[in-house]
Amino acid sequence: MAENTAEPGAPGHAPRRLRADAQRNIDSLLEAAKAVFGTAGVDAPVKEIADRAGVGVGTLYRHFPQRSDLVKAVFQREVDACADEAAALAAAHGPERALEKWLDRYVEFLATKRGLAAALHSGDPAFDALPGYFLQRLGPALGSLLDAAAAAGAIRGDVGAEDLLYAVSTLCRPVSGKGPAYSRRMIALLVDGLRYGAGRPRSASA
Amino acid sequence: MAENTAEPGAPGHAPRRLRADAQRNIDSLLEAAKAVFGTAGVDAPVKEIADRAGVGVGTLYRHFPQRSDLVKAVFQREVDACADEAAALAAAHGPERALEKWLDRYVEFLATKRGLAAALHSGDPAFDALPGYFLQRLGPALGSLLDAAAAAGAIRGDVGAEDLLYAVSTLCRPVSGKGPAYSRRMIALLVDGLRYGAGRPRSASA
DNA sequence: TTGCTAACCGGAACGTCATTCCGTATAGTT
DNA sequence: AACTATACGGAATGACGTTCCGGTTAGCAA
Repeated sequence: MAENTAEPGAPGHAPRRLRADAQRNIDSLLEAAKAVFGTAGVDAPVKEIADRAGVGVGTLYRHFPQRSDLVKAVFQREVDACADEAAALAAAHGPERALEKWLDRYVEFLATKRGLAAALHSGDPAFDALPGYFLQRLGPALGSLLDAAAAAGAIRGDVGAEDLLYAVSTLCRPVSGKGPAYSRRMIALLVDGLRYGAGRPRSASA
Repeated sequence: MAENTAEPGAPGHAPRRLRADAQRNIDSLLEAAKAVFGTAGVDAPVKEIADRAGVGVGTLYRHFPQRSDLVKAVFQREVDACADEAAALAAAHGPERALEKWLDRYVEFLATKRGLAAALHSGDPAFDALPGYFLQRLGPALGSLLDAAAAAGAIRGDVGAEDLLYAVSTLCRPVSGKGPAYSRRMIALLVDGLRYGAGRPRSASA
């Protein structure tokens, strides 16, 4: 197995500084992969991704030795982007509006990764760590928004971030017949539910 | 598209009577496919299935023009087997014991199709009809067992078959860390819950 | 600026697999 | 026993994932 390959998705210290063109290609590949996965699903030909990124397949495989590495990297990158947006939204809007907007963003994220979801639950051990990453990254992001909104008295304080993440993702899974409009309606309902007990910071009433 | 091909899995009138060797091969293929899917997953090479069935790949493709046709057929055959067992168990045991045994059987079915589940939710339109088939076949099967047990006063009467099917399948989905023992414990709990209100045929109490 | 070299690049080459095609064999019938 | 619609097997085809290697270049030192 390749050990010294840059591990994208876990931003931090690189083993050795990456050459500029290599970094550029990695970025192109991730962007291309995101687009192709969204259009043609996670099973799209690797060649297509390489072509779209403007590199050869050799380059692709240098950076992502296995197909699953690319999938993982794209997933993590999108999780990161979604999580990071929480702070940005919190800075740009009031607590309630920020929460609303972030949930929209989260729904969009879920829609994008529709294809990925199947891969995640396919039992391939390569993806075992991803659900954990998902929660670890998105949980605190949503948690801080919830806390802020609760502190501002806009929503109740007794709903956990992970529960809400899970509930929304469940509601976004399209059942036969229901379209995305259904999902949006149900999620709006959920958010109104949050508002219902606004001001009561702790203790769930019966 | 092939129109006149025999459509396995929907037992009924055949367009024209199948030649005996053909029927034999179809059976061998389904049995082989079940075994291989269970061992190596739904993505196992088609050749492996053909070999195990003792036929050439040409024969396999004659009867199942697409890979997904084979997957569908195996799935439906297992659903049928599971559903049919309900009547047999009802005839051989008392209502309560029959229900218990059938739920065991259902759990076993769920375990077998672990690999299939991923395929089902992969978004491939070839599998769109399967969840419906699942409910349509298993719903009434479990429903009759529930009715009989409720009528005998062994369990409460206010739990729907589809709800129970769904709940059990959810509990069988292994979360990280929990083993199958966890599933069995939770399902036992569920069944005890059924017993709890035994004798009260209608109306859910608060 | 020039020269050097480790790191990187592209795409041909290889192996695996799903799917198709067609000459041969045979079940069922007359 | 002969006939023919039907079915069989496996070679051939084409698409992909993955590996390999000769040529290129970024980054650094003199």
